Order: sequence, then C-alpha cells, then structure tokens
Amino acid sequence: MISPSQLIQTIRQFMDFAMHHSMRERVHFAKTTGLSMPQFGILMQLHYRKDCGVSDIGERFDITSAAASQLVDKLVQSGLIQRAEDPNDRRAKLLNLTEKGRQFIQKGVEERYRWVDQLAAKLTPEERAKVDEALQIMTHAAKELEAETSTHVHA
Amino acid sequence: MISPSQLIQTIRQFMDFAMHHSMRERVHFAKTTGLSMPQFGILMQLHYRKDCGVSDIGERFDITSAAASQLVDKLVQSGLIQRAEDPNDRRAKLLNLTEKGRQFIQKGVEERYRWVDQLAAKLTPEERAKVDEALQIMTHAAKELEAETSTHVHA
DNA sequence: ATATATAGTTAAGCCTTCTTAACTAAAAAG
DNA sequence: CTTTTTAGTTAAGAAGGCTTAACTATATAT
Repeated sequence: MISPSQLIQTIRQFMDFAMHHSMRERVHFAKTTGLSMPQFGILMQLHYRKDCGVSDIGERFDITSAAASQLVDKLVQSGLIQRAEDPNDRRAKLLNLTEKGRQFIQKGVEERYRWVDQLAAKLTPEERAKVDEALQIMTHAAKELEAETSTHVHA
Repeated sequence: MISPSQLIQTIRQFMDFAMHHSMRERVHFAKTTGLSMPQFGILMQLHYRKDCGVSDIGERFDITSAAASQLVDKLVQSGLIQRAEDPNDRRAKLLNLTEKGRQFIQKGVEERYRWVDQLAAKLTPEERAKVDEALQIMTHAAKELEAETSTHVHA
C-alpha cells in the first residue's frame, strides 16, 4: 500500500529530473533557432492549445495583453503563427501555429526529447511495460483533470 | 510486449503535459516572488547541483560567462546564493544556495507541484502502486544515465 | 621562468521584453 | 440607443539580459 504522500514524493523526484533536462533542451533549441525564450514559450503554448486569444497568452505567462500582442506580432511576422479573426467575436483573434510553425516545433521534438530516448533505452522489456502502463494512467488522469478544470471555469 | 517507440511516445506525451503545467507554475512563482526567469533558473540549477562554477551556469543556459557572472551577482546580493572561493583552484568559485535560498525554493515547491498533487489524488490505490513503481524505475534510470554521462565527460 | 590558457569580473552599449497610457472596434448591459 | 466592458493594438519609455572587449588573477605547459 503506497501512501499518497510517498507517491507525491516519487512523482516530484522524477519531475525534478525531467524538468531539469527539459529546460536545458528547451534553452538550447531556442538558442540555436534564434528564438527568445518568451517567443518559444508562446509557440509551445500554441502547440498545446489551439485557437488561443491574445489575452490567453498574457494570462499564461503573467504578462499584460499589450506585451502578449507584441510578442505574438513578432511570431506572426516570422511566419510561425497565424492570427485570424474570430468569426464569433470580431474583437478576438484565433492564434494558431502555421504549417511552418508546426514543422518548426516538430523539428525540435527529436532534440528536446533526446533525454527521454536515452532513458527508454535503459529499460528492460518488463520495465518498459510497467512504465508505459503507469504513464498512460498518468496522462489519462491529467486529461481528466484538465477537462474538470475547464468546466469549472465555465461554470 | 511494448515496443521502444511506443514507450517513447507514451513518455513524451506525459512529459508534454508535465512540462506545460510546470512551466506555468514556474512562471507564476517567479513572478510573485519578483524574480526574473533567468534568475529563477539559476536558483533551480543550484538546487539541483551543488558547487557550480560561474561558467557552468553559462554553459547550462547558453550564455557567456560574463552574463552568468552578472546574473549570479544579483542573486548573491539578494542573499539567495553564496559565492565562495574554490580552495583547489583560487580562480574558480563555488556557487551554492544559502539557507535563505533553500527556504525560498522549498516555499515554492508546494505551489510548483500543485498539479502533481491533484494528479496523485485522482488515482486509485492500485494505480498509485503502479505509478510509484514505474517512476522509481525511471528515476533510477535517470540517475544511472547521469552517472554515465558525467564519467564520459571526465574520460 | 616565461608563455599560454582558464575562471571570473567589469563596463559600454545593444536589444528585447514589459509596463503604462491612449486608442479603436466590437460586444454586452442598461 | 446609449453606456460600459471586453479584446486587441500602438507608442514611449523603463528595466533587464546579453554580448563584446578589456582586465585581473590563478593555473598549466613548454
């Protein structure tokens, strides 16, 4: 019987490792592609969520909409994201990755997940099965959590 | 039988979620404490690795030693890290968190891992056991990988 | 011993981000 | 229909990060 606090400890420990490595790869990828970290962050946000508004970006990164608008504009000019008018609310914009932006992110995935690949290579077949199952459980829980939270927001 | 590529896919998917949430919490914590992201990054690096040199910081974040030195200096002046002379090489510095710095990081842990707590709460006891085991396997593999890589560097 | 390389600091200046404030346009509320 | 709120943009200026270049001090190599 695993206590919740032990589990949390285990997850945190792994997340610490994962964050540490991801951050390095994130920094490196941004640097080699000539993107600033804030710009790269926005790209990743749009990779994760479609149809963001400008103020969603601001909220996500704790900056004003003005700042978000300026950053977004640079990415639009670089051709990495597209800024369309929302047909349901003509004040609002729908931000999304362009095809170029998607390819850009994709190109970085290999590099950004090099650590994951190395990690996976170290596991035995039985370990692989266990890890695969566990992380699918976690991902599933994460998706549920997300669905709940977004309904709470609407409520 | 889980193929390596499926496993990698599963890990990446979870890491995507984890990174996305961690980043938000990271940004928020830095903002509320008045730290810039680069400064917070250095703090986390020192949380992770003791006795860093200034140039290690530069290497980690892909900036020049000059830039690293300036950022480090600000954190020293805030009393969050200490910069001692390396007795084995009097040119070099040993950077470490101060007690204040450690408390600072610790205070942020609760906030930064709120998502992990929520996630853990959604699991059944059996799932907890599976996830705990799997992530311990991963953390173990990560530590091994780290040990290997650092010996390769010395070789 | 002399020369070279390494670790770090400092200063000048550039560039980006970010904020505030003023503005436009559309939606929602009265 | 008027007023108010909301979404986003623009411009000016402040703040911070980053680079280059010049420098000090220590360690290593010849």
